[in-house]
Amino acid sequence: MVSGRKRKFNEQTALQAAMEVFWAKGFVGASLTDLTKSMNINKPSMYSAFGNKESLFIKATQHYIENNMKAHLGALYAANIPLKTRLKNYMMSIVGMQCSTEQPKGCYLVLCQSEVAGGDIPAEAAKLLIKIEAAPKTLLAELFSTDKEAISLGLNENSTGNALSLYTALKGTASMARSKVPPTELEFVIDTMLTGVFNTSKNHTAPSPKSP
Amino acid sequence: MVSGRKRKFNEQTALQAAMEVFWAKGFVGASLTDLTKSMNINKPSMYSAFGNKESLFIKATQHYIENNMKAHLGALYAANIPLKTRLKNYMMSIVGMQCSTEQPKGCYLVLCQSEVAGGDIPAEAAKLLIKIEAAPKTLLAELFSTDKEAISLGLNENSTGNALSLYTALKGTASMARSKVPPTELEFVIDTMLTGVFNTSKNHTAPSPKSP
DNA sequence: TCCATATTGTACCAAAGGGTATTTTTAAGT
DNA sequence: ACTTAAAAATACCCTTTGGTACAATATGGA
Repeated sequence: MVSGRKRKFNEQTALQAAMEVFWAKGFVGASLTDLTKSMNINKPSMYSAFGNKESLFIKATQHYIENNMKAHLGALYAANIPLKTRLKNYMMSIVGMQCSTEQPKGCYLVLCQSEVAGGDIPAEAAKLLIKIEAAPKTLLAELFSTDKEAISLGLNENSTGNALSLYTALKGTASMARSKVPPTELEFVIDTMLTGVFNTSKNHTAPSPKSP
Repeated sequence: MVSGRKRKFNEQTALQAAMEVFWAKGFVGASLTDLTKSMNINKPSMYSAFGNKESLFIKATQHYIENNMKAHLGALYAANIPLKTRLKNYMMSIVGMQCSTEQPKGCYLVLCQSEVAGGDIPAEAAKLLIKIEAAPKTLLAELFSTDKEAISLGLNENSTGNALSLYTALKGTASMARSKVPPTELEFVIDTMLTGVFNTSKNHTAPSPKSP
């Protein structure tokens, strides 16, 4: 270490602030003025610390994954809890975040993912967003195809379909949360989708009683 | 009529073009250059014909409602078709639009609605977007509470909840469609949600057999 | 203490943003 | 043919955008 002036801001705190701006306004909508004002630093500081708008966005997005997505996963693998309950806990944990008053409403990814199609998101950032999109889907699909209870219920027969259903529901609730629909109402939606998943698969799987 | 030069462009065609730009890029992301280029007119023409960016957006949004939303409604009220089928037809009609290759993927409203929370959408436009958001929900809720079959199935017991479930599913599919998930996969999601709605309500309604 | 170095703060840049003033066309009415 | 008026084209306005140069300010090491 060869000396130099000390940094006045905390990198993680600044990243958190940047994340919330992107969350609220999207990549395109978030201006450097918006960002640096929230981060409480000035432009040169931000450029020297994070590179540029795109790499700040990438770091903010990774920060989001680490601090806002991973926490929910525990619920999925809790021991001695029925699958349906685990899924419900997982989903409601996410819905809780979507509806939190501590942060922008909805899901960080919904707005930014939408922007990708518009073509105004730089290549690297777009690639990351697409990669992230896939993660929960494959995760849920894996759960459906490996979990003992899922298998015994036949939910593994269409694990990707079931995963997609749940993930789609979460995307929907994110959208609704942004429009200020309260979590109590969204809980009903989640319940309904879960009922659908568990019933559909039952029908689907049940070997049609060999009619004589 | 007091003469003057003839308009070279068709207002509806131009509006359609503008709509597609807003659809793809959102209100904030769509620049006047993007818009006028797609509309194939120049800025002064656009300003004299439509006012400004905001009122162009409002007109484009109304154009969207007229041309892209109303068409689906027919399926809901078709005679001699079971409720579940009507709902499925309605929803798949919308999913078809969301996945169409003729237009931007997803739903016009999902991106723009998301932008409202960011605070960069002018007041009038925001008000319209919020108003539009409510429409399909109340429409479905009304259907659930008045349709004969819905009543006999007990779906009227929680008509707003059921409406919200379906609407949320459609918001979700819009999001997924934007990420290029094909309609065949989304059909499964819709089926699952419908199964959920019809089963949840059944359980919900069935007066628990008076245990002695 | 003085130097090297890293971070701040201010001022600035070129490009793109939404929006207009002005001129040039084109058409209808007389 | 000539006027009138509406649309189109060009050029321009100011503000904001993402991004930097440069001077001012701290800090640790020698």
